[in-house]
Amino acid sequence: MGIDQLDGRLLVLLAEEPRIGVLEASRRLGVARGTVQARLDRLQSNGVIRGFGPQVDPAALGYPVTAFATLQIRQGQGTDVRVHLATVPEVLELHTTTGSGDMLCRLVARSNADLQRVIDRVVGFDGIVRAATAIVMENPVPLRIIPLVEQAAEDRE
Amino acid sequence: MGIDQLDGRLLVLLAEEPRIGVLEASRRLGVARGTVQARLDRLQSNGVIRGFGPQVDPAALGYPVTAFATLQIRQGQGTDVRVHLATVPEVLELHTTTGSGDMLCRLVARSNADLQRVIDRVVGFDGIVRAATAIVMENPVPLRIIPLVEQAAEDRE
DNA sequence: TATTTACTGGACAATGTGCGCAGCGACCGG
DNA sequence: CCGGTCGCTGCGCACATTGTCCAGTAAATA
Repeated sequence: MGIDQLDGRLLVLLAEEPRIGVLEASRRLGVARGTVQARLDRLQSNGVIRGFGPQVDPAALGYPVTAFATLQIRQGQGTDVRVHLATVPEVLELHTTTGSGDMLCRLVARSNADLQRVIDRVVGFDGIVRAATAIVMENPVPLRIIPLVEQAAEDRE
Repeated sequence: MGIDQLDGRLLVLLAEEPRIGVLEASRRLGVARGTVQARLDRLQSNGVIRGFGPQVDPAALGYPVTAFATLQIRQGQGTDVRVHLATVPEVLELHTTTGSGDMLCRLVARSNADLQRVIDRVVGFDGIVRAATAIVMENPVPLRIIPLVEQAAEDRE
């Protein structure tokens, strides 16, 4: 496990210009095409690259409001809550965290008013004892991975 | 703004099988290739599709521990804190939220012990008054967008 | 009605892909 | 020291896909 510098450069290159093909990538990296192909295959079967799905912006879909909700779950209801939240499209992500029966989820909504509807739907469920919501105002660091990739590559392996 | 059903089906298709090209997508969707190309171009210039970068799994990179930290920022230090956190590779994401001077950030680390180092680096900065960290134990709903896309498509427009 | 827009179906040259192969240097166990 | 394995190179070929045009058509709009 871990990636070497060539892997790192490849990942950065793909992140910057996702549309380039294997051939072009091999030119940019100064290695043979077969090498890039082999690296890509390995990174994918490794699980380092989970996929190349389109990155969709919820705001452009009409959901400009993002919030994080901390949920407190009644003992033993964890599974039910998970299933429930999975059925709510506006729940983009759900984590269980330290703190007995605590969960954290990312929500989006069409507006602040709509957020109320989403929250009602989220917490309108028996297993949820309490919910604290923080609305996102700014996103100074959008979800990123490149700096980490570079660090992982520098750490050799 | 908004997407119609064809856009929605296209996005779902791309999310499920990212490697298919425009031609194959047009076959699956039962429309002409030019249509798919036009839709794709529009979705990208719309900003609905931000890109097709590789989705990298931090765990596979050697960072299996994820945590969320709630930070309380000293008045007027917001900008400095942002800049500081942006320099930490383990900070994958940073939001400012409601609550004066509050921020929420997503962290990763090589281990629980390593998380301590990361947190120290994050909070070892003047502008940060207090930090509360929640370690992620499970991720029942990984970051997803498809259900939302489907809902947005059903809402027509 | 005239016009615009979006989609279709087809064509073309240029490019990229999947695939296989031989050669080469590095590394490793015997 | 030898033989085997591994990763990378450089090459070639057949095939599929892309980018880019075009003309015709149906639906929406002015």
